[in-house]
Amino acid sequence: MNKIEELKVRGVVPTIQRVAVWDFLKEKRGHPTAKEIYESLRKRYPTFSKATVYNALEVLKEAGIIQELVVENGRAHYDYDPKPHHHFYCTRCKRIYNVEIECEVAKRGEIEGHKIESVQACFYGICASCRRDA
Amino acid sequence: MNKIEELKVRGVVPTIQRVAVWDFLKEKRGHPTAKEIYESLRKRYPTFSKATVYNALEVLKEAGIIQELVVENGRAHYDYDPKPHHHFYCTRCKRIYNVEIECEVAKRGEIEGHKIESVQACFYGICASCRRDA
DNA sequence: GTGGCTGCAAATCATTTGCATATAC
DNA sequence: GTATATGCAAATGATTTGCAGCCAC
Repeated sequence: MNKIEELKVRGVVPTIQRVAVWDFLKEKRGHPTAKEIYESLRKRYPTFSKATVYNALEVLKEAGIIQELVVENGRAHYDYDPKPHHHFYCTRCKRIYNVEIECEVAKRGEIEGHKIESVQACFYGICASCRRDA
Repeated sequence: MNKIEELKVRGVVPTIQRVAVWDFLKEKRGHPTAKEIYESLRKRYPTFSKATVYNALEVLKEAGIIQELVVENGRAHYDYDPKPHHHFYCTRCKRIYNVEIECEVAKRGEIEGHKIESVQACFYGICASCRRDA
């Protein structure tokens, strides 16, 4: 199933812009912000608007196709992979990495009486690449 | 040691405003945003300014007296307790709870070659109180 | 045709900044 | 007395909104 079909199946009208945003996240798996997505796509498609980027991100997120990350205050980052997983944010180079760990607590589905629907953990520090450069 | 002394010891000039922000976080341990702090303090002290709230939060955070939380995109929340711990964010009532769990990965100090300096995990779902009301 | 999208500009919200005045010690 | 902080207003940055025109079915 290609992207167009996949969007239709999930109830998302597959406009060129939405596919472009999704493709961009796939190509560039660096967890970009809306601004970065906008600026890159704007180069390729000069009429691409900021509002459309936000609209596409919102729609794709609501359809469970991508996810929004909460890793730094002030701006949202987006992730091509909608499955729950965790992240490492390098405070030096600002890059965000996926990390492969399991959260045992989340699997239980409950904590201190609260029903858990999702988790996001973010580790902060200096990434392997910056440690080598230091 | 009272708050004034404690701030001095930590190298923070203990202005009325900074003590008031710290006291407010202590009283109202609901992890408020800068706006909530500003609006409450403004009622008590009509000349309290927004910039001063941000300044106080920044200074207290840098001194390791409070911590800033990253739990939802768009606004920062503040926590009276500066020690690392995790949170539960209720998507219905928007309240934030502390949760008492340990992160084994963070204790190792490293993940996939990246050096960990801190972690913030946030669970999202429906809190115990909202579940009872439902 | 018509409803749903896009693109643009203006609006809104959180946070930051510049600067004159006030305060801490 | 001097360095530092406050208060106000204006600036900045991210995101949202309103709306006319466009497109797909």
